[in-house]
Amino acid sequence: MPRPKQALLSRERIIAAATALIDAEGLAAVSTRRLAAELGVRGPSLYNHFATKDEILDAVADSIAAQVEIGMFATEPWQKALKAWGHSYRTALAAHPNIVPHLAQGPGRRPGALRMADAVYGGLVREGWPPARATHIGALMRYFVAGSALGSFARGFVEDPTFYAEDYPHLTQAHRLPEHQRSVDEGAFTLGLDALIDGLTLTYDQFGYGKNLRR
Amino acid sequence: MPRPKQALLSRERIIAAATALIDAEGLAAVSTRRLAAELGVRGPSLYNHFATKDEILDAVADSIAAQVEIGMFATEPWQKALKAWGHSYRTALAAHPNIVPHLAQGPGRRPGALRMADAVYGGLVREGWPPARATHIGALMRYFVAGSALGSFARGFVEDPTFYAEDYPHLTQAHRLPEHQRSVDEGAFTLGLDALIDGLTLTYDQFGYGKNLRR
DNA sequence: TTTATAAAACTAACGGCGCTAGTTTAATCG
DNA sequence: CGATTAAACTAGCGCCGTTAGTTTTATAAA
Repeated sequence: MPRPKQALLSRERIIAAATALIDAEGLAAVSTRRLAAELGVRGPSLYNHFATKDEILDAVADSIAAQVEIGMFATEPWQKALKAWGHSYRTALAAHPNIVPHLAQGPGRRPGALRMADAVYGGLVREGWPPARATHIGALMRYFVAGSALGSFARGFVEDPTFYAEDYPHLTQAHRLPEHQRSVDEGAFTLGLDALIDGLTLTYDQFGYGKNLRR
Repeated sequence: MPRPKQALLSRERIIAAATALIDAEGLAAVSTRRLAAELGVRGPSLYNHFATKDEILDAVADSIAAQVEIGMFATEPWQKALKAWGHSYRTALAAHPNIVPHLAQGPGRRPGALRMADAVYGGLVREGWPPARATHIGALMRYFVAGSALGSFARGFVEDPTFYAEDYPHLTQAHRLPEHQRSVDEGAFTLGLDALIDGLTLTYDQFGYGKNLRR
């Protein structure tokens, strides 16, 4: 088949199909031939739209980062903004855990990830955090969110109830974690995010970072 | 070459060579042929010692998890233990960031990771944390540590000083992050870990979890 | 309107991949 | 001592990312 009258592919269609395939079968299932087959074409046709397979994964990662809400940093106090952003960020990443290792390599030149970094840093500095600390907070939030989306804690344990008894005396109930996966992972994330913000508030108040703000 | 008088390979030698290769050139550089070449043999010989390439990666991951110190949970107050463990855990993982995505899939049946989970959970419960909360704390700590080791925050930014000016008004200094990589990443991790523990201490005190302990 | 160029699909093929089967020889067990 | 197991090997399967070159269509230039 030579060039068709209506293009079969577009960057958007490729990104959507790659995202679906990554979610359904993991990063390892994404080959150019397989992805092309999902789109009804042959493998090399993808190279008319992306230079490499890695560029496709970059585009998938950025389309996910672009879905994270960041407007709250322009309007809300930093604690409220950080909490809302953290939940939005985690929701976006946890919906696509298989791409997280790729996404966590940093923003690079991807506009979605860069707009997020810009909004977070700008919002924290506006609220009185020293620039170096604002950088640290942006970093540690990415650590926490990426780590929580990377792999479910609860699903990491074996479901065989007899497996732990002998060698791991405190893990006798660990086989029950997978069946409560969502509540364990969300409970852990919420506990951690709240603790982080409480702990940062102690520092913020202790050093009086908020005392020169007009509100 | 048929069976040699002295075996050329062992599980330990393979794990060591795989770790070195992963650290030096990344997960993608590890092919059975390449790894075998580093060991002076041909690819298929590895299958006399491991059933699949994935089992090799599992063994690498567990040898790293086994290096994390966990003795403090038997002797120290939970805050001090959590802080020391967090730093030891991060040190071990950050030395091998390329294997973190594999490691963060959970302990599975790997003894090193399971001993760690057992010690952490047991220590927290002994200090009065309710079992569900102890699980959450183990989980959120893994989130934070794995996320921090997964990808350097500071190295994720482009070094070109003109790149950010136009579109990202708050990131005008971001091009300087990579040159301060270690201090930024360690500063962010320490700030976050301290904040987490401070925040958890508020909860611990508020609910009086420590009030029935004999010390 | 004609002509030139660029775009988007294709086929064929290269070297590398994980892994299996079958072979050879040495070590070990009964 | 004979039988079995272990540890290296070679050959090869089907899949991988990517490149080169082909064909046809859409678009831009003259």
